[in-house]
Amino acid sequence: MSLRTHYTSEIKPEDNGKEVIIAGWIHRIRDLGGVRFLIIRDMKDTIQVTIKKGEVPQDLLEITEKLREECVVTVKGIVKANRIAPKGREIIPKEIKVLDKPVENLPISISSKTEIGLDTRLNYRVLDLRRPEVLAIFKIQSKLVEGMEEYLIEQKFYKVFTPCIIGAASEGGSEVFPVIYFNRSAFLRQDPQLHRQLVVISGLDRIYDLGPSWRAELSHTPRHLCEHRGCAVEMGFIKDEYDIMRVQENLIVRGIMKVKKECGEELELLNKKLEVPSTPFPELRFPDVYDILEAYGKKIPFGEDYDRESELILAKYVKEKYKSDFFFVNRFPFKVKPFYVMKVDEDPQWARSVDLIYKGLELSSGGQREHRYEKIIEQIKEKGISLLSLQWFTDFFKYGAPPHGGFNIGIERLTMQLLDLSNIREATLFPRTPERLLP
RNA sequence: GCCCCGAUAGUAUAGUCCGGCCUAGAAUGCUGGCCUGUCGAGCCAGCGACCCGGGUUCAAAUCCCGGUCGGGGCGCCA
Repeated sequence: MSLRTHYTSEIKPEDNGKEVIIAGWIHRIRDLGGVRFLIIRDMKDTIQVTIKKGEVPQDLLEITEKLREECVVTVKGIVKANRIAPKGREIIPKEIKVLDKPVENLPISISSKTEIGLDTRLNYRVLDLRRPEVLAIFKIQSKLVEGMEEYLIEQKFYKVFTPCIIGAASEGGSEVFPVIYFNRSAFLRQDPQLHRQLVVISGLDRIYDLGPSWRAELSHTPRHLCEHRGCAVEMGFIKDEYDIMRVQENLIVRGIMKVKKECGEELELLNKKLEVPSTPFPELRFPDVYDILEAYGKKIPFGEDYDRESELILAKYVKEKYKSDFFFVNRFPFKVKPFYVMKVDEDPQWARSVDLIYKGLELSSGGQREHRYEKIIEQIKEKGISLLSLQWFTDFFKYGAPPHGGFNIGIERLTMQLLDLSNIREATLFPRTPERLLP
């Protein structure tokens, strides 16, 4: 049994005369002397409560005299359709209960339009989230992921949970966070990658995992977090990496469609118009990438990885040529990718390794994995990694593994790019960065 | 990890280059008052700040050094 009968968004002018109870925070008070307007905010929207001297019980005038912004209240009253009220309706109160009130002034204003720096906002994140335009980001993020999950479920993927604490650093490359595991050392995963592969070769060959990953990198950029979440998909019995690219682009499309369909008000609040991207997404391939970059005056040595600037150049190229914000980059040089990627058998300098770029930012990486035991061992040796350290993983490939592949889409990055947020921390409820561990 | 930039009321800022005219300014917020249709309400009055440590100087918000924190770029990557 809830304290409220309606969320504010559910009250329409057609409800004229109906008795309702709303519950929420005092968003704003406009006191004109003889008439006092309380704007009440809940999770969904706001509504105006109008208190006119002489038209409401005397005790309401006294109660509302003492109210401040961000008091938590319930209001029981009659809905009145009124053209001059916001959204054509207001509540004439019969009873107002104060459930709680702030014990001190708020450090940041919820209702005022004064701009607040991101760092300050994150220091007071809980209050920051009370601002409807901030909350809108996370409502959208929720629907985005929901749309993606709907697609995966339709496509017969199972949702699985893989471990966050791992006994051995998985990929090399980026730094891992050590954790104390009783009397042993362990790590937080950088990626659910290897365990996902193990699930697929176990026989559960269409899975996804929504969960966190950690990177112990001192990254000071608007697009890196020490803790981020991914939608990680892995599937078996694929023909080649193109099978996973098709899943990936449909996944993105379905996420965006869901947001477009269900988050009209939130998008409006953020002043965003979404276009559902058309599929298939354009694909660029190594080594053609080198030529494209060179045409834009960027020389990358043949066989080497491209850099951040190149990423932006390629995005510009794709936007001009294909009018797309999304594109895949395929066939990366094997030397810049981890041991588990599958080489192109006929031309083993290149790998069936695929990044997805969205508005110039890497959203995911993935591709086809090497499933043949001897090849995996060969590739581990080629990378100079100790076979022993990966034996826990490689041994399972001795017993029959199907061709498989997958990818991991960064949820915060997708949200950030979708909404053109200037910092990934905006797309994270409680971001973890090298300096920030609280709240 | 490397490079560049910054830190002034609760918030967001002006002032810093060229030290003194700063008793630090306007906004917003908060407190009090006026106001019967506001919708970033309006009007009047008040409250409130130079990141920390050291140095230079007759004099430091302002110049120098160190620290902390923040912003950005690179690397790493989701």
